[in-house]
Amino acid sequence: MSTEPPSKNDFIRQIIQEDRRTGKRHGRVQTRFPPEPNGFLHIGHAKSINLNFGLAKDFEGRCFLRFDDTNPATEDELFIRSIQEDVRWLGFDWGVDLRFASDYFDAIYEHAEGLIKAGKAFVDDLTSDQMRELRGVPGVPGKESPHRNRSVEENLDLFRRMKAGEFPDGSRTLRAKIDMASPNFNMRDPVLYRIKRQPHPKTGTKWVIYPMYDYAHALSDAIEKTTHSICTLEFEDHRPLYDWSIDAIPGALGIDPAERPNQYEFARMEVTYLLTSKRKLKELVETKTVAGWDDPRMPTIAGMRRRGVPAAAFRDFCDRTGVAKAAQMVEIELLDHCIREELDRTAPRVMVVTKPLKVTIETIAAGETISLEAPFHPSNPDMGSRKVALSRDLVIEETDFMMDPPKKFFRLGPGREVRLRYGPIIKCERVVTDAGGNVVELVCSHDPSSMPGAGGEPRKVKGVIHWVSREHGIATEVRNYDRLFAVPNPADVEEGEDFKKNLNPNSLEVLPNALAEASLAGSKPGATFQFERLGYYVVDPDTRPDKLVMNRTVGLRDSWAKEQTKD
RNA sequence: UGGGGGAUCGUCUAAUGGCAGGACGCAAGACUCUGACUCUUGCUAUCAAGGUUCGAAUCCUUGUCCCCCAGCCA
Repeated sequence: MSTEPPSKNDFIRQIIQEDRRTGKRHGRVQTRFPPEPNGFLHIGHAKSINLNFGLAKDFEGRCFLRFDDTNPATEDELFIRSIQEDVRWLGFDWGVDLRFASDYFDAIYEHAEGLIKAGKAFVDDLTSDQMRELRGVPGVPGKESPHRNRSVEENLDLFRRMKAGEFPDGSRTLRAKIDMASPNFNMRDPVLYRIKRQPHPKTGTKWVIYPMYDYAHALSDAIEKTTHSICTLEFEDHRPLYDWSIDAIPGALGIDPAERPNQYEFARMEVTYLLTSKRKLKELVETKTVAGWDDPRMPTIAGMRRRGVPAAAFRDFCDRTGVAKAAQMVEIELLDHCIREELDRTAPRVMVVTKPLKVTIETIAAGETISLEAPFHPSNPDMGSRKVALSRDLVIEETDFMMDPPKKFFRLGPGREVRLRYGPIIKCERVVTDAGGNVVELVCSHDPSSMPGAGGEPRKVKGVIHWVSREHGIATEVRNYDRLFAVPNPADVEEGEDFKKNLNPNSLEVLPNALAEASLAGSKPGATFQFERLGYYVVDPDTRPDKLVMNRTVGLRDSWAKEQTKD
């Protein structure tokens, strides 16, 4: 990378530095990435992954991948697999530290009994509606449940019978006994356990009661000996409950007060033109607006991977946007920049004509093939080179010819000259049109002395265009992807309006008749290239032996396009 | 109208009482067998008003605006 990455000194790192300076937890740093396995990971999760695993790396600690699988109603094995794949693909390794909150269900249950014995939790018979009623509203204290003062014995008996499956779903809960008058709703006797007869991906039918997030998450952190528990801003209000859960029974679960975790919150990252709402992404998939969770237009890790975004670009983007507490709405242009910067370094250059226009070089004999040497990268000779075949019969990009070009158009027009990339200068002698007046073929001559290595007088022409020999090229389908949404903030709609009205109708352009140079034959899905003068592309898994399928990751910057919009 | 957070170029971020800096973006130019890359130059900011101080983005006071919270979701 040409520029030095900014040295990271965000507020979380400052806290850790301070903890180490004071010898807190013997300087140990342990984090975790705690996804719920109920959907695909998206770019917002990438930020958290990059932070948590990055911290572990920078401070020589550990980072656990822990699934917070406390709600089997929405969770699925499919997501457990895809999430692991995505984290690994992003370049992070949890080593032996793969965990599930469900690994701790026994310990959490025991802890809950401990809470009851300490008089800090009770079994409630209220329905959720009744509970909401008593919870109160902002500025008004809630009211205590009529069951709040049951005896320890009765609570213990009821809780054990909840576990044994004696009561129907939703009929009873275990609640913490904290403070119904707290201005913080999370502290108004929050529910700790609910009854839910739902097979669990990991524990099957062993449990009919499941712990709630706040409780299970805090205990899981403490059990794993997490040091810095990092989450997003909306959990700031939950921190008192996090602390309460860990501290309610001193010494429980072997937790050393000097080693207990602390929660820190940072701002979520939103990106313009993208959505990170799980619900909305799911809707796009279910309404078949996109082809699936890994549609290249999706802001999911899987989608962007299929789009051809390199993992290194993702990490760079997360680093560059930083970690702070003010809401982030990052411009997608920065992501595009990170992608281009990475791909400029790493992607081999090739020539592909996406919208072919037939060109005949009448000064080359039919059947003659001229082999030209073309480096794979303009500034990195280590990437080597390949031969490209030039012949009489070519295609060029439709947009590289204009019948009546404006002054600043450097490409082909009647009587104009242009250089074929890595090849000779050609001149457009005649234009062939069909009955409808459409340009169907260009007849050109070439200047043999302008051939690379021909030793002729060096001639300069302003325009250089890419091309492919028709007989040597291979059939290719090009999928030009663009932004899925047409507006910077697609989630921002009037009450009652559908966010899908913000979709970009031109987010996918399929070009089935593209022609790629022969060197692309046999390319494997995931391989990235720069199509010269066009953009960065990746081989799609839909590729078949007789047809290459290429997805556009991002276009090259295009100052000609900008010039055109000036008028 | 309760509680919890947050406000620095258009966007993201730095500064930790001592020159408001960087990146993206945008503009102009140079270079170029990619109208790419690269390079040069330029553009624009401390929410407001008071106060403390030799000196304030930073400390204090009072406002303003924005975000989150009333799931048996996470």
